[in-house]
Amino acid sequence: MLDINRIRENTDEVIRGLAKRNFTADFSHVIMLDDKRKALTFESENLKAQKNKVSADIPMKKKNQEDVSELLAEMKVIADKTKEIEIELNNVKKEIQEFLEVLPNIPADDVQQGGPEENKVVSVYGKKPEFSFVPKDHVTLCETLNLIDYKRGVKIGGNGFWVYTGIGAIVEWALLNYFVEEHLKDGYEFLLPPHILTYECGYTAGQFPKFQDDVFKLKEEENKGYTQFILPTAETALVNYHRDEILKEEELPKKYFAYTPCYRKEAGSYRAEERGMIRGHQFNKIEMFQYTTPENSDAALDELVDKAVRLMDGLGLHFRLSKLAAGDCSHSMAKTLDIEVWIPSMGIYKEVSSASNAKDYQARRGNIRFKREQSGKNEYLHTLNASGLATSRILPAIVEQFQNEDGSITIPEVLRKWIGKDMIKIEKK
RNA sequence: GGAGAGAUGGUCGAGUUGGUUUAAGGCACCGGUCUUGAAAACCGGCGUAGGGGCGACCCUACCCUGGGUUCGAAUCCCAGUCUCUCCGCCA
Repeated sequence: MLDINRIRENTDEVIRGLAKRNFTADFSHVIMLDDKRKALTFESENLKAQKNKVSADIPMKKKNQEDVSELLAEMKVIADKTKEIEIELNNVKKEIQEFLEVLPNIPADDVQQGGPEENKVVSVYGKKPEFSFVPKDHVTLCETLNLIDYKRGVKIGGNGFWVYTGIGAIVEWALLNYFVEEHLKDGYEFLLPPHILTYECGYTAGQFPKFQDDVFKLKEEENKGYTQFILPTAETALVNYHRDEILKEEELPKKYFAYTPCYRKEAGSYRAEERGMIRGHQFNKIEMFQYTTPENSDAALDELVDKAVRLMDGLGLHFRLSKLAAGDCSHSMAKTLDIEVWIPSMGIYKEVSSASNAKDYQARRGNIRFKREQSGKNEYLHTLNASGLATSRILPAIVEQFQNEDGSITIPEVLRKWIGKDMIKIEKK
């Protein structure tokens, strides 16, 4: 949510910012509405003040046996007039709200204008694997090594689902263990949140009302407009953890991480080359999250990116770090960096982590503040999130990048203590 | 799922036969006096949001949420949410 006062006072700056994500906005109408809101508020409050004054006189006059019928009539007129103005005022407020709540965040100053084609690779890690044989794709490898059962996944869950089997499940779980261990080392608090969330959670995160169709809605009761949904990312749960709270400045930054599967409709985004585990309706992810003061959020984003990079580096994979252009950042985010892993069979890099600074955008929607010690004032804090990491694309990357000529897979060193072996080989039957 | 009780400012808690309570009071917290220092005592301050005024200030709203009755609602009515106790069911 953008601040109406920021829009009023720095209109051109806001317009220029949104233009970077190819979003054109005309604020003249909403500013006019806000003027109207102020005028109506003033009028309504004056009437209420008058009402309160007369209302205090009535019991006194009654006590003195005076006639109050004239006052009652006067009050009736004031009450009717107030009601009229209140209705108009509520309509104006609603219209302002509806306009503001669908505006995207303003990109940070150092974020490039344009769409995905303007994304910039910041750095590249590891060496692109070269094979002296014809490498297989992860679908083939996972099937021959019995890591994943695609057929039965579709049978029991429908299109877009798979089943981790045997050693495949163990590797997937080892990745999660590795990430959990690293986050604990860095002093992040581990949370396991509900997977079913209320509408308010989606609103605060910025998914609702505009992007409702991306999630699986669970319950939609008639005439209530109230929906529970299955979370598309743990971020949605974590940003709501402190919703409607005022934190102490000294307890910031708050650093959390959570493990949840992520459930997404991915309606219409299926592409033929994305078979296997590149895009499903459910994938595992560990999410990092921070609540910080505004002045510390840039540094916090650097920290999150660095953590994600270190996790990838620890696995020994070839990947790159990209800075997204304004138009490719999601709705709620001011700045985003993606970590993309090399998938040899596809010849492209696919996102395994997205690290973003939402600044005060989500905090405004969720009314999340902190008390500034020096001034005693409440201010909106900044929220940041980063995957750390999404495992379901890492497993295919490991399988493809670390495959050997005989069809076996070399297991990354850091995972071996959970898997109990250093190679995955074809089982003789 | 059934029955009952409840929800008031950071916390505890009064007010709930509608109007002289402008939400009392205690605690916590902050500042001051006193003290070598501390404690105690005393004095003062102490919520959030919106609006008006150059300003000292002033006004409005908020007693779980949303409606309603009334000239007037923390208080009455309706709907909902949540919490607690008991019963049932159940990892």
